[in-house]
Amino acid sequence: MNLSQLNEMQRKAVRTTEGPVLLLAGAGSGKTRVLTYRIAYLIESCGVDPWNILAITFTNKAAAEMRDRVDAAAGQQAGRVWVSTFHSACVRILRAYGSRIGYTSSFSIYDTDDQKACLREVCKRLEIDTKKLNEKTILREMSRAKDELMGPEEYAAAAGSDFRLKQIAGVYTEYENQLKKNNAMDFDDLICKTIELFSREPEVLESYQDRFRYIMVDEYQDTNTSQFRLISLLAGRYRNICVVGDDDQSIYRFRGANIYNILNFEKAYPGAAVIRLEQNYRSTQTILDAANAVIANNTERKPKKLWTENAKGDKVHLTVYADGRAEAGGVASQIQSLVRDGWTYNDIAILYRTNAQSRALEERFVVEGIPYRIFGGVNFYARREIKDVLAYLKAIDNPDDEQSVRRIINVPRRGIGDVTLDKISRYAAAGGSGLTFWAALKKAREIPGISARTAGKTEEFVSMMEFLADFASAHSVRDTVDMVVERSGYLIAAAENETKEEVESRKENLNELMTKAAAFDEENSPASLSGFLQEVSLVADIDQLDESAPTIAMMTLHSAKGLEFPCIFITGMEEGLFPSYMSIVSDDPKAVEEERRLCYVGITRAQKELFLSAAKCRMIRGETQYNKISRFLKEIPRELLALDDRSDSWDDPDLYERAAARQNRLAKQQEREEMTIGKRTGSRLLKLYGTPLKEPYHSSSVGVSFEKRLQDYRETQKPAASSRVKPEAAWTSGPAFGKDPSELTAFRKAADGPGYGTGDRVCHARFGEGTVKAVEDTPRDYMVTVDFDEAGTRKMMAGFAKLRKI
DNA sequence: GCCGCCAGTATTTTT
DNA sequence: TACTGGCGGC
Repeated sequence: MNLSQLNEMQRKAVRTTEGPVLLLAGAGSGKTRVLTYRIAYLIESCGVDPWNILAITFTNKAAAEMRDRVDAAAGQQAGRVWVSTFHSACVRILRAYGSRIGYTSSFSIYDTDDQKACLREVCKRLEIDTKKLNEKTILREMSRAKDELMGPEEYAAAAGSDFRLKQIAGVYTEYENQLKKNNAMDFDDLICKTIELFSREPEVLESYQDRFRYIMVDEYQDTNTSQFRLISLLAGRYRNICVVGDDDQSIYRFRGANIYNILNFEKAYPGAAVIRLEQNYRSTQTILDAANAVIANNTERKPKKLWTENAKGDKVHLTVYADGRAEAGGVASQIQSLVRDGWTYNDIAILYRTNAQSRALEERFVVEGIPYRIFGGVNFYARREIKDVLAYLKAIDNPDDEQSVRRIINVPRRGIGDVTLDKISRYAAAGGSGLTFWAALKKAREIPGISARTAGKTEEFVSMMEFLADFASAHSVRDTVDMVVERSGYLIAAAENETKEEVESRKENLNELMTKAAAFDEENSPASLSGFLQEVSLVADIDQLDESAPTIAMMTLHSAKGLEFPCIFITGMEEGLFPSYMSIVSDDPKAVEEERRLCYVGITRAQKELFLSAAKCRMIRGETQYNKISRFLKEIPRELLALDDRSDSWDDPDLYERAAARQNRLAKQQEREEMTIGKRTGSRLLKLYGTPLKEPYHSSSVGVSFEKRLQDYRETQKPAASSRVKPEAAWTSGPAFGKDPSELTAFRKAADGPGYGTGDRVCHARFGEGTVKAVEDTPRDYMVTVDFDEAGTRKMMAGFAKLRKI
């Protein structure tokens, strides 16, 4: 096989196929390329059956990219290589063998919300006061325990006599029981239940060990203990395990990633080959120098130094703004000038520490007409209507899933409230592990304390669900989704209580879900509902990044890992924001190191141009904060930086410090005054640093009040009134609607029919022209069946469809 | 059982 | 600022 396109180290990595290999791949060093070549090399030059190769990534996106590249490099055979994320690999194994540890193949997967809901139930049952023992703490502890492969018994044993820990152990035990009863697993379970399966059923493990003779793991620095264990188990027989990672890019320790997996790989696998990829092909020399300079301040890392043969390139652009609003404006104008220079919008990405920072930028971009897309924030699958409909589907597919049944039993309102649900829940719990919530629900009439009237309602619900389950067993996933929406009356109820826009956006999202269902139907035959739900549960927003869209990309620094763009902006480089307040005040001095790695990840996303910015003050959570510039900026050698002329009074490099000192004196004085009159002083942050900048820079002086000057200043900065468009408007592109009830009248059912009848030709905004096949009279609206010329036959509510007779 | 108000709370989050 | 959950009134 021709490896001439690779450098020496890369070739070595490709050719070292046998035994354990640790590949330390710096940012932009072509690790995906190496992995792809390695797979192709194994197949072509070593005669390995692709069936025997497993490549594990963390994100679906990375898996898809790897899939494409392997397909391209290794030809027809490549399809048989198993390329997958940790979680979807486990789902696949558990679907096949989960019955051995007591799950059916249609087990539900619980996301954080489901987990929380379930936990709340458990706490209620155990009469645990969640004010004293906070839910988040419990979730964090349980997740940590699972990451470390501690079951409830081990956890209880380790708790010893500590009251809180013992309490948590009790909750953990009960939570596990509940999930088991629900035939459900949370994300952590997917990994540990697979391990449990392997240890309980050695022949299952052996069959996989035998299959996966060559295993590769990407982003190894982010694996946690259980993932490491899983991989070790799989590699147990052949020990051909190649892990690829960069300890400098470990940014998920807060979620349990265990950096020692990479730092101690050589101990776990004595004799492992260690290969370093240090040549960077991505960034300019200058950008790389900046990144190296920053990361050099960390102590806990494997020593390495990235180098490049790339051109020196432009200096790193640094701009310091007066406030967050000015920053948004400055970034916008920098983007416009990049576009004038010939870059396209999709060459550009903006990275920030917290999702909340996207707001200010967004508002500005709407005004300036800069097309943008935001990744992260609310995941598509986390949107309410999507979660609701998915809960219907889960409940249909796996009625034992109490969480999903509870979620939708009263959505839309069916007069089955919490009190009834609690009675059922208690009855089920009293009936032992054999009696699930669903089984109890079916017997509601026998439960003491539930009235005949209420029982009638639950029976109606049960029969609806049974109908839907029947329907699902005989129809495609797409049609099932359609039927669920219709039969549940979901949208009809939404239309009554919500604004036009809200309903429109819900409809749009549901259409999107149907598109995804249809795609799933096409790709899988037979397409099972369980399969669809399990796939959908493992999808994150960043997976949908569409590189071809002519928009700038906006995302958190975390989401940017693994991506690259010619032009990168990192905004909000201020102490307290980045590095975050939490990391600064943390008892763990290493917390800032994780932030620094995050900074390193951010900088190394850039290929050609890097723009860094800070604002002297910004609104955070409705409160204006004055922060110092980030220590990370100071770690970049001055000669690599070019101060942008948009900067707010930065003619002298030390000005900021001197100004800060002056402000500090003023602030302290003010603080003393305030203390004497007993007023609350500054935010916690200000106290922490003792250097509050109480006023904007060039406000010279005495006389006019700070507030007044700040206000004047804001007035001059304020863009046209139209900038105050709500961000959502950017998505829906249309005038914003208020909650004026008259706007809902459009949805009220017309008394004399929808204005068209069977056989009429009609036009729909999205689906085009079609012929009306049927008009059905339902209590709230007319249900119209239209055979569209292009889009096929669809059933819709007349009130929403807004069909025009032609 | 439902609805609305108020108070508390707020990093990052591949799955 | 913006969302969520808990609680009290109907």
